[in-house]
Amino acid sequence: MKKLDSSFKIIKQKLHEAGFKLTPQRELTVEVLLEKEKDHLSAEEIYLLVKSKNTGIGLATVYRTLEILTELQIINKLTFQDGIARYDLNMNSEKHQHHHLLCLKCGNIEEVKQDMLFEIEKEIERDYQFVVRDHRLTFHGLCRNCSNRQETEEG
Amino acid sequence: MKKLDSSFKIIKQKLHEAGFKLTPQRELTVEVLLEKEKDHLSAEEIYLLVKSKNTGIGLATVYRTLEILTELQIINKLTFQDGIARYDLNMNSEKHQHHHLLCLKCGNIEEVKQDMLFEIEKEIERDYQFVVRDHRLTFHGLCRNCSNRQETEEG
DNA sequence: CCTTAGCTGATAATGACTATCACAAAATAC
DNA sequence: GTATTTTGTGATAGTCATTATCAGCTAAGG
Repeated sequence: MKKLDSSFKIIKQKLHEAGFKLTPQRELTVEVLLEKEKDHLSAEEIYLLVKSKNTGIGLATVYRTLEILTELQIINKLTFQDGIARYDLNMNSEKHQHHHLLCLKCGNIEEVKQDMLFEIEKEIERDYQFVVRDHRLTFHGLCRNCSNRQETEEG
Repeated sequence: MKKLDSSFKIIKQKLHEAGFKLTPQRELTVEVLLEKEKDHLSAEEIYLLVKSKNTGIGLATVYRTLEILTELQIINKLTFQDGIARYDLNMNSEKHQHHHLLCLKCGNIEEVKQDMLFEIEKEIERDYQFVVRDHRLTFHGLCRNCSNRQETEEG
C-alpha cells in the first residue's frame, strides 16, 4: 500500500501546516476516504465506515472533518441532483475536476479522468466575460451494465 | 406580451393533455415562472411570488405543481452546490440543457445558450460505453460585475 | 500543576422538502 | 340532478441532511 501511505502522509502534512491537530478521528476519516477513493461517499456513509473501525466517532465530528478537508481542498464536496453532499478525494491537486457519469437506473457514479473542457472554457471567458475558476460536469444516462440489461429486456 | 401568451398556451395545453386540471394555483405558478424566466427561482421564492399576487396559495401546492411541471419536462429541476432545488423553464423542449455560470461572489446564475458538448459526449459514449441522456454543466467563477470590482479593489 | 485553546460527542435546532388528512371542487355515475 | 368518486388544496406534522450548541476531554505551554 505504498500509494495510500504517501497520500496519507501528504494529507497529514497539509492538516498540520494549516494548524489542525492530527486526532485519531481525523486520521480515521482520511483513512476511509483513501480506502474508498473510487466511491463517492456521503457524510453518513463515511460516518458508518469510521464507526465500523471499532471507534465511537460522532456524526458531527465527521461533518467537521469533511468541512476542514474541503477547505484545504483535499476533498471536493459534490452535490448531485438528490441534494445530498458527496465527497471525493482530490489527490493530484489539479485546478480542475474530473467529470462524473451518473447512472439513472442504478445510481452508480463513475469518473471521467480527462477534462476536455479547455476550449469551451475559453469560449465562455470570451463570450460571457466570466472568469472561470472551476466547473462541474455530470452526464446523466445509463452505465454499461444497465444499458446492456435494458437491451436484453427490450429485445 | 405575445411570446408569454403563446408559451402560456402551450404549457396549459401540455397540462391538459396529461390529464391535469388547470387550477388557478397552477396557472399562477406558471405565470410567475414565465415572468421570471431569466431567474432560477427556488420553491420558496416561487411560493412568495405567487402569494404576492393576492392569492393564498399553500407551500405544498407549489411543490406539487413544480413536481408535475418537472415530470412533463416543462421545467427543469436543478441542484447547485448549496443543495437547494431551483427551477428553470425549458421552453424549447430541447433534449439538452443550456449551461450555467455561477458567480462565487454574488451568487448570481447566468445562462449559456450554446451546448458545445456534442463532441465530448461522443467521446464519453465511446470510451466509457455510457449512454448519455442528459448533462449538467456549471462553471464556477466570477461574473462580469464581480471580476471588474475585484480588479479595482486589488489595483 | 493550572490554564487555555482546540476537539469531541450527544443532542437540539434548522431548513428544505414530503406525507398526511380533512375539506373543497370538479368529473362521473346513477 | 343528486350521489359518488376522483382530483386538488391548505395547514400542519414529519423526515432527513446538515449545523449549532454546550459540557466535558485532551494536549501544550507557562
